Amino acid sequence: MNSQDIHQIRAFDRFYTQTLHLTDKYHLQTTLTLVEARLLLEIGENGRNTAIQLVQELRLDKGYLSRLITRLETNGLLQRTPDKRDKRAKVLSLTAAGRDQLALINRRADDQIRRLFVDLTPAETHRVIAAMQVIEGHVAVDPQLKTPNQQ
Amino acid sequence: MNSQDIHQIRAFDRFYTQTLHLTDKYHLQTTLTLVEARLLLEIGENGRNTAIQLVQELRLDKGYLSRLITRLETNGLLQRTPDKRDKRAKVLSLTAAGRDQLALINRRADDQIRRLFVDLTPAETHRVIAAMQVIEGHVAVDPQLKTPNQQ
DNA sequence: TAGCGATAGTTGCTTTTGTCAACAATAGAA
DNA sequence: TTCTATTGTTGACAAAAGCAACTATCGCTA
Repeated sequence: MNSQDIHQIRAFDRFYTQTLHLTDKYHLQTTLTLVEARLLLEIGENGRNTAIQLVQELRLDKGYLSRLITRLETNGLLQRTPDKRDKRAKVLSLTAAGRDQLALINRRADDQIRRLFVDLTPAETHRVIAAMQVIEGHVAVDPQLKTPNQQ
Repeated sequence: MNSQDIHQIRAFDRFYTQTLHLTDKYHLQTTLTLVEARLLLEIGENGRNTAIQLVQELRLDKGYLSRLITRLETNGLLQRTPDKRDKRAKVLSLTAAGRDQLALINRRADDQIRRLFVDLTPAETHRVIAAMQVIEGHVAVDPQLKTPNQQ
């Protein structure tokens, strides 16, 4: 891999961070912070989660996460129920209000994408999607990056 | 654009944030924080900058930036020289130590990419790069997202 | 089954990052 | 010259994130 290749990849990264990088905007026009929105997303999609799973998936510090969960619970968006099998753990799930909030976030995220692609023809759009799949198909997770801050 | 398309784009965004998203790691194994590293990058690449330009490019609060600059100057990585044409402004530039630090950061960022691509054949690598260029070529900046926080 | 290291989660404390408002100095235009 | 806008600094503060110590429980093993 030559330095020209690397240069182009870094250019793409800058581009991506600036223009796409949609996850950074989930929370816009809601009362949630970005991480709270990501949390809701994760819990909502995966159904039943335990804090430690979220620590791994979202790469958050567990102390930080614990407080985030408390906040969302206080705001009535999720609930902790004791895990029958493991008395240390608590199962997290969305309340009705949490599901509403999540639905709103999803709508906004979808809208954002539509706006981003609004000027493309269907053919162009599909070329972009195909390109994304090429990238996803080839580049694997760097294990060194996977080891983060769950302590 | 149908919901299947949107789904795939959002899947790519999750993938990208998790596995690539290289910019978040610039500073690793240096004494710099992430923002400081981004500052160094920006000043280093653009040559001569003034604080207000950085406020726009990095979307930082000007008070916050002013302190960051002071810190980097204290650490001997950059210098402020008065602008001849505008006595309010100060031109920022890297010192020799700053350039060294920047070179180190660049090496680390490059290494990160090499590790990420190490299992790909040259042909695969170039397919990925080509795919990146397809995306860059088609998707334009959403002006709504460009509005930042310089007060 | 008692003991022990590992794990899930909480809490206190610190650092990093970011925000807001007030201010001084200069610029640029009326 | 005077008025408004711009550049940068400073103080005060708040939010986000990370680190370490701790409790309770788990699950293995001697």
